[in-house]
Amino acid sequence: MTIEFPPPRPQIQDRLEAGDVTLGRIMPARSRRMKAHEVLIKAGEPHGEIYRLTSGWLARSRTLSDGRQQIIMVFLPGDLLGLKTMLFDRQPDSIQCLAPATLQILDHGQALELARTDPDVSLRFMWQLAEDERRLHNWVICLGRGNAVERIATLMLDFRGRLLQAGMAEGDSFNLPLTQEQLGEHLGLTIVHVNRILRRLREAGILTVNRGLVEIHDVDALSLYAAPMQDIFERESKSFGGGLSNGASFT
Amino acid sequence: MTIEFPPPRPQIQDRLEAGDVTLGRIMPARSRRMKAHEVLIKAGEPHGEIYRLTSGWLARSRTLSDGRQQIIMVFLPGDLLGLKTMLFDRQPDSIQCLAPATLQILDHGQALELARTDPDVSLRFMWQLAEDERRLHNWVICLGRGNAVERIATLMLDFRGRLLQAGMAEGDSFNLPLTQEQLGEHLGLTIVHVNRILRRLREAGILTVNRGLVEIHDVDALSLYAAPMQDIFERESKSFGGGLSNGASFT
DNA sequence: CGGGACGTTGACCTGGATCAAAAATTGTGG
DNA sequence: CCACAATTTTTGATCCAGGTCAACGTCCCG
Repeated sequence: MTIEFPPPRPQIQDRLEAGDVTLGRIMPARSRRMKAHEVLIKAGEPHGEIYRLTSGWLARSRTLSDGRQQIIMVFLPGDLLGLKTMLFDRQPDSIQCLAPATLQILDHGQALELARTDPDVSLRFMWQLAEDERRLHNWVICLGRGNAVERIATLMLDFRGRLLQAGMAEGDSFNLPLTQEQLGEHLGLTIVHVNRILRRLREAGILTVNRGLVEIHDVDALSLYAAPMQDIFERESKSFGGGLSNGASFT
Repeated sequence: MTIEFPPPRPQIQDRLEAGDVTLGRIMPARSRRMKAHEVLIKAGEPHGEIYRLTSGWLARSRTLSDGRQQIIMVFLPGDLLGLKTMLFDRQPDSIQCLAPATLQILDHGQALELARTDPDVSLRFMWQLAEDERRLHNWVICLGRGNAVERIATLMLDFRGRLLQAGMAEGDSFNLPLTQEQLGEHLGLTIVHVNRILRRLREAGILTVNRGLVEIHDVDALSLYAAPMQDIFERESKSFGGGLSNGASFT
């Protein structure tokens, strides 16, 4: 599992990896497997653990009083969950499994102790909080300003980037365990409209989605749609090369 | 300045206030005044300080490559800014002044030291990070699922709630230093449409906005519009009374 | 009193929603 | 392995919330 962080502080990268290695040594002591649709955390219910996702897909989502649903954030392997609730247990969102997942578990108490004694772990925790916030900022932009195509392009490239990181994608195709309805719930669009945009992208030879397999046939064209949503760092990192493991990185 | 946090851990409230008092004792040593339109942090530029907003309005916003703008979050007195960048300096958003503001400044170094030695301050920092995240979650929901009226109602009630907290609103009216264009940039709407919705609300006798003065004439009606966007805790706290200082609390 | 924000309004257009129904796929139990 | 049910995808027809374009009113400030 590699973790990436923008250039300005190169030494941080090593420490993050070190922190992650430590977690990877300790946390397997307790783990859990989940099947799709299972719920890890119910809205409103406290929990006293943090989780490290090692395989599969999870989503933080909220159900409105009138039934509307919004997927706020999607978690992929390598992500840590539940950090925020180390401090404040109640939280109004639920976390559910999108695709069969494995996660490792650590009590809040132990996690706090670990963070206190191991600065690399502590840094790893902080980084996750910052990364979550970065993703949320990006997503607010995307929902507030992007049209349907921009949103979908952005999301697909984000998934691609993160899955490449996690070693779960090769080249330009990856497995996407979200139904089009769930995509819509994340994108703020209707299932019908998601479907239509996907058709347009397919007909343009840019991207196909078939039985959960996403194949990006024209990364550049897709990136062009996503471009306006990219932040300045993504933009400049794009400009000076990037090659393989570049790609957007948010959700 | 009072800080509020949901019930489950009553003792936390006191510690947060204690942390805030400490900051309020130390931070005035360095401060800065800003006029509207001034920029505190330019997108992409690092800074080595955290800020405590004591009066006025600030906004975190991003300008897209094609000129579109999105206001990601609005800061009101009592908020701490720049915590995230204690760890990671570069950030793609800029922070600008919406209404004449006063803020206190503390070096990252001193802040970290303070956090290390004073657990209440540390808690206050963590709380701010969590609070920011909560607001972002709520805002994602609002943008992803809410229509124009719901968004505006939600935002107005949020402002009202936070301003009451900060002692900057009395009863049901407050000063709103955002132009309708800026409102649109935050709400993901056009200036024209913002204007029309405000007219509708005015004609319905629910809310008027005149020269920066927002007057909510019918809080209940407005709350009804905002209701679906409210999270479960806001919902239940609404149900058992609330009276004065209730109200939504996000942006 | 003139110019530049900002607010307001109308006419019109369109991206995406809604409604409805068929096709394709996936899952299930026998 | 098949038959059947449930879920998911796809498509068409139609509608409407919100965007676009354009003009005019209003306020503010030098």
